[in-house]
Amino acid sequence: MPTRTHLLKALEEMATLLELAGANTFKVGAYSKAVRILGDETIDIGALVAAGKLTDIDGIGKGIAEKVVEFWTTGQITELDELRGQFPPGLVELTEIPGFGAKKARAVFDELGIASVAALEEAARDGRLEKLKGFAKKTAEKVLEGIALMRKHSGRFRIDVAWSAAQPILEALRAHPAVERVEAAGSLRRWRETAKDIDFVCATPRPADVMEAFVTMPGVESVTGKGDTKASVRLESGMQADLRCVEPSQFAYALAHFTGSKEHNVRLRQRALDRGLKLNEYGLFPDGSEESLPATAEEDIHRHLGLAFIAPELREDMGEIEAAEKDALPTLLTRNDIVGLMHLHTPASDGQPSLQDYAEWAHRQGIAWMGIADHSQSAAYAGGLKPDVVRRQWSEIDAVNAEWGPKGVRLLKGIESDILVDGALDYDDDVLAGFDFIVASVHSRFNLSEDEQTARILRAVAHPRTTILGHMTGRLLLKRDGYAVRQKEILEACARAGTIVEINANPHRLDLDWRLVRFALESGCLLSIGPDAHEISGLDDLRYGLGVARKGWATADRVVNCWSAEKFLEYARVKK
DNA sequence: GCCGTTTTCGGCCCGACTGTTTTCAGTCG
Repeated sequence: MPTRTHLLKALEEMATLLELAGANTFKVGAYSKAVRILGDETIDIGALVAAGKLTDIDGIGKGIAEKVVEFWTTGQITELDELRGQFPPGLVELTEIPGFGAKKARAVFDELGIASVAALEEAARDGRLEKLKGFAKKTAEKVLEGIALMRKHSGRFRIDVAWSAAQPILEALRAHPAVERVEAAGSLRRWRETAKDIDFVCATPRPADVMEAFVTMPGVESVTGKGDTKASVRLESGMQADLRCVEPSQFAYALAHFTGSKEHNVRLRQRALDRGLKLNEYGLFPDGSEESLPATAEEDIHRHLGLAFIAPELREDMGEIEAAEKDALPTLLTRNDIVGLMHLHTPASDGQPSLQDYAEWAHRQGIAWMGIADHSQSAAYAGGLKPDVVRRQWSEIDAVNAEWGPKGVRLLKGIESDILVDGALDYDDDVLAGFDFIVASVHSRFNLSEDEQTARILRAVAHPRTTILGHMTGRLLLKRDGYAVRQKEILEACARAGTIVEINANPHRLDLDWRLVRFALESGCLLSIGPDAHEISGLDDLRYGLGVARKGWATADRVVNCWSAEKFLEYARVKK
């Protein structure tokens, strides 16, 4: 049974093999673009194949549609098999070495018969590589470095890891006397769930000074590139960081450019061309003019192009440009809209902070309500609460509320109930009835079939006492794929049942995926941002959940963290 | 390979840096 993942892999391999075969770069690009387009989980490939409507998707034409149909019905693509016949399988792997692309892979294959990373490594060591035309000693060294790097790191980092690396660099650059402005750009600023590298954009009249400071900063392991305005370093953490310096008057353009995404930029530049303008990282230039239209902020750039301001999180070429054109972008929720947090663990199960700790934190942060949700009784590994412990915790919450209520902080009595293998919740009805709210989550039996897992979760979200569906897929970013479930079907069921869908804000999870947040909203779901906190510091993960919500076009009215405690409690109560 | 109120052919976003070259190709973002 073909899956989306398998299809994308096949198309990606097509792109690489076509490149190796020397195909037109735009043809290669068309396949890469198709991979990106079809990676959108809200596109129902099976349905479009059945209806013969794949070409309705912008960017999918007759040629690629045929390949998709063939793969979906037979599990293979004839042309892909033919291409595979032309090159040994190891050649594709060579193109994954940083700095080593299809052209070089083809050259070493044609000239030296090399078709594996191991063989390439050997040739780089024994001097054969540097004898090739267009190659030399430096290239051989780069190859060895690239191979070592590829082996050491999978190449992507979680967003929290990336931000932790970026923060001290940002602070150091901000403190530099020659720096007027500096921001982290790229996937960090767009709040993607992972990042390949860290991009900084800096406004300075003295780029050489700033770049020198950048490449000699603590934590820099090696300098991989340094020109007049751009420097790249490898950090000890293994991440690459790039700094680009521009004139202060160019800063907004550079920031927009390096924030991306690449696909969003392509669309903006095309839009500029359509209007007789040329857009690059230095400015927006009327035909034949050397002088850019002025922009002190990105808002100005968007306005010059006839667009409403597009927040960085939305710049993925997923409809934001069309919406900005019609001034129909949503008013995204912000940190200031958030008055409540839920899905918090205490020492009663596997958390660190006490009820008192949570109340104090909320008071300090101006948060009005905190929803406690320890693990339920089946979660023995996490110290799940037996019914008598649940009742004791309720009394403790009453006591904390008596103290903190007058100061404007209220704790809610919740639970993170395991979804049992048959889809039932983890307590008898009389215990369930006593909770203010219930987060239902899967913590066991990840390997059920897609049908079984989906049915299990569908039953749980339909339960009248389930307030929130916790981390829908159980994925751990860069570590473990989510369990097999039909997410759209579950989201539609949540919308029907009025079950709120959690955006788990833990940066290891960020589950619901941002690409599905929009589908959830369009289906009519409400959302909650759950820090899933086990320590006080875990509450700061709110920022990542907020990023996911904003990336999914969420507005404050649809995210229950922005509701008063009374409104949230009433919603949970009526649902019962 | 995709696309089209100029177009069914001929375009397709743009620039920095590196390494190998005496003027440019490859890679990357």
